Amino acid sequence: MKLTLKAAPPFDFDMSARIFSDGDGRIRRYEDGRFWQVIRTDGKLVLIVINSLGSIWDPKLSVTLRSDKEVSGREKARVKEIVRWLFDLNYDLKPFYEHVINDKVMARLTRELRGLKSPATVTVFEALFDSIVEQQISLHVAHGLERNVIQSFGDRLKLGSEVYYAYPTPQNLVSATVEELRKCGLSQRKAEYLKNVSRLIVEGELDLEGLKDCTDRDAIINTLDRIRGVGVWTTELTMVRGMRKDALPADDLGLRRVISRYYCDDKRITSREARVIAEKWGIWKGLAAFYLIMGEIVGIKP
DNA sequence: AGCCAGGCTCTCG
DNA sequence: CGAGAGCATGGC
Repeated sequence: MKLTLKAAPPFDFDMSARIFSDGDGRIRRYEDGRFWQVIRTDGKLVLIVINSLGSIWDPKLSVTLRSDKEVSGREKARVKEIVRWLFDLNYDLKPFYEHVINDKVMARLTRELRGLKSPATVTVFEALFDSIVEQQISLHVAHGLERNVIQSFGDRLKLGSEVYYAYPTPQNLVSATVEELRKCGLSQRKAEYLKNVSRLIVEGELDLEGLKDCTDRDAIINTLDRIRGVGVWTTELTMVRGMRKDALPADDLGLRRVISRYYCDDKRITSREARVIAEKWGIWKGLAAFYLIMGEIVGIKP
């Protein structure tokens, strides 16, 4: 089954999906102009394969749906909604571009990366899961651990001889034991954090997904910060990646490095200095940070 | 070998 | 309170 989606221009799908170039093909990956991932619709697993049809100024996406069962019209509508959310198809980048016009670095990055939108996770839980696993250790190691957990506890979709994995849900992790999570390479602490937050959600004490629609920023921060294992860094990362709430994860080593690379001649900066620099990005701090990260990846020299 | 890597909690003084 | 130990794995 196939469907077509329009996006608000400018939008460069290939640039936006490029961040998933190093992803695991059984979980989520971008390669040769195609992005794919398994998503859930009413408990059913559907593999979506997306590629660009139009141009940056007339952007269209082709989405192919594959499942082991029949996909209903309602589920098809749900898939559309999810893809719109994943790549922020309705979002208009132009106000951001106009805002940073006097910031020489950002003006150049927005020109060279025109149409880049920041992908989000399908659920807030996925962003929180990733962020907790990524605490302290290198991304390389963290991604390996994430893969272990996803393949151990995420639901699998078999299509012919191919197998794909969806991110684990809170329900999936509640039924996992700490011991099993540790076998995936997680520390005792992180295994407890993940189980604990999953339990809170399943028991209805924490409405993580509901925070997406919450307009009270302080309420979001307070809710997240109260969770065991979640500090400022994890809160900000979860807000940016899982909810599209603007935040600057200024404690992040990698982000500080890339800010310094483009703004401070590569000398080490503190998180306070990072926040001062980000002030001029207004309500687009998280998006600007993503432009810096992508600028480095595609090799734009400072 | 030992230190560090997109942090956080817990325990001391 | 503030400082410091401890934690998982893999690369250098």
